[in-house]
Amino acid sequence: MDAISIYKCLCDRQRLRILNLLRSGPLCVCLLMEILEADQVKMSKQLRYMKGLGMVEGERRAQWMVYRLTDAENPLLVENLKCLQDVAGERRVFRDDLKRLERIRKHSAAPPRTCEKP
Amino acid sequence: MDAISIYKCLCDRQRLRILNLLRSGPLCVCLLMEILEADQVKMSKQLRYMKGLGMVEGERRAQWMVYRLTDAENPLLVENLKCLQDVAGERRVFRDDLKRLERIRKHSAAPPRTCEKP
DNA sequence: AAATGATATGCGATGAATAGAATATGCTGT
DNA sequence: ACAGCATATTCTATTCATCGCATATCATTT
Repeated sequence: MDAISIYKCLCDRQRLRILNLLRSGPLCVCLLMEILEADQVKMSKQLRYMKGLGMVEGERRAQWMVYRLTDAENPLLVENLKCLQDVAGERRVFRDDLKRLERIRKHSAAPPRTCEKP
Repeated sequence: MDAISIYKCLCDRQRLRILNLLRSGPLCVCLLMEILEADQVKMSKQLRYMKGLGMVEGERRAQWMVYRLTDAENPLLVENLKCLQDVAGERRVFRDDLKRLERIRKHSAAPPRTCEKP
């Protein structure tokens, strides 16, 4: 995972949002899709992309795939992930994403699209 | 200077090398070209690009243009510039660039292509 | 003011990243 | 074995960045 690949990955808004969300714990694809209002294909591709870099890893839970950040060793990545929360120009979006995640988690205690954190 | 623009800028090898070199002080275009073995047009465009982002600024010195890092306030940028030296996969190149800069500075005390640091 | 060296800009061509539709795979419940 | 949802993959179309060439600008020297 060299620097340039990391930067290439980080220069996409949606990927940043995904990483930001994953920082709060593993999440399934459907939840990510819902929060980011993204279509299935795109989300899947983004995750594949980041998986290819070794930034995230996926684990199957029944019919769902749950993604998490890998225990990244790379200091450059670690540093930048830390910065995410108070990143200029995106702070608002990131915070809202997290709020939405909270809301969804509490609200849909039972039914559809619920992916309880493993 | 938002996060994504910064990352977009940093995900180019040549731009990283330029930034790395500029960290050691202002440099003229011809020196940058020489060290990075880059052609004039490309170098000029890269500098313009980074100038557009407010990362570098240029000042005319007679027929030369001397570029320097701006006093970047942006914490994300500052952080990443700091990391540059020991960035995975590029360490070697960066170090060699700096060495070459040293060598050129010492060697060509007088004539051509010398741009003394203002 | 013409010639020369340093740097910048504009534009068409090329290539890389992203988007979108169609389809495939994998798991679950019946 | 089939139906239905969740996720992944493939292929083409489009968009965006980069490249190369030609040319422009600006300062210096003659």
